Amino acid sequence: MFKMPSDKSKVIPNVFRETCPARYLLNKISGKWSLLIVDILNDKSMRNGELMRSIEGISQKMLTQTLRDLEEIRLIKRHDMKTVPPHVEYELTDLGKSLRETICAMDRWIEHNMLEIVTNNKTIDINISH
Amino acid sequence: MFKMPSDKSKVIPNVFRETCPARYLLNKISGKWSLLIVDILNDKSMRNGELMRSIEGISQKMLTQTLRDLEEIRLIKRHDMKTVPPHVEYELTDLGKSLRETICAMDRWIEHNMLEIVTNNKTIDINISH
DNA sequence: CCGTATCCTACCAGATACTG
DNA sequence: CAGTATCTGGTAGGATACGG
Repeated sequence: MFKMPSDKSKVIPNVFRETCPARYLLNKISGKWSLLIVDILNDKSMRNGELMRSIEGISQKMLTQTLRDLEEIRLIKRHDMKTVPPHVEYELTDLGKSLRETICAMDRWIEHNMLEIVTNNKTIDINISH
Repeated sequence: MFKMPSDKSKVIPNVFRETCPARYLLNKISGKWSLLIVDILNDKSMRNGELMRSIEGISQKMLTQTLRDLEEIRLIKRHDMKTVPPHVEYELTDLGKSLRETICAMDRWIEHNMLEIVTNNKTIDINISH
């Protein structure tokens, strides 16, 4: 459990220090599904089912769990319309939108360079979990 | 196991598809320690011990394992000087340096915004693994 | 439609000991 | 110095069933 010192200016942000809040956040954000969720949540808000269909391979459990985590660190906002049947929308906060730019840059880099990495590599075995 | 079609132009890069090589690469790169290793490997090359000391909390086992993974996807290069005692240097490939820019952008964003996220949040409990 | 609640398992990753 | 090897517990995450 991290205790924030009363004098916040004393907290030096550094992802390489394991007791730094930045490390905690990095671990949350770099989670297997977090990057994909933040990436796909564009300016539009999305519903649970939409996210399930957009992100191949994610389970309902992991989707909910990751959405809750991202909500906790204030990257997304949950809107419950309180209707029957239920209608819930998820959207990025301003903080989330700001972070999304860096995440998208990474994802697009991977997509752009994947062939160069994979096709020139004789030993690579790509395991598809199903 | 992913099989690359003979006509590479047919492979559409998309991290959201679980059978896409891009997803495989994302999972490797977004691993808990990969981001930190690529971040800290600047233009300078670094030795095993240096990396251990720079990245708090990483174990020798995870360091070696992650370095091997990153070598496999051609983001880093391993230089064994074949001396006694051993001297091994790790450095980013050009591909790695290119990716590093996007990763650093994310890490620096996290460090820059961590106080806003953590201090305004009453419910957050930061668990420091030790 | 949007979840929660269990159960269960594979593998992630720490601890420890050993080596050229 | 730069690793391997082995053991082990914890947990991420899948499968399934149920509920407002």
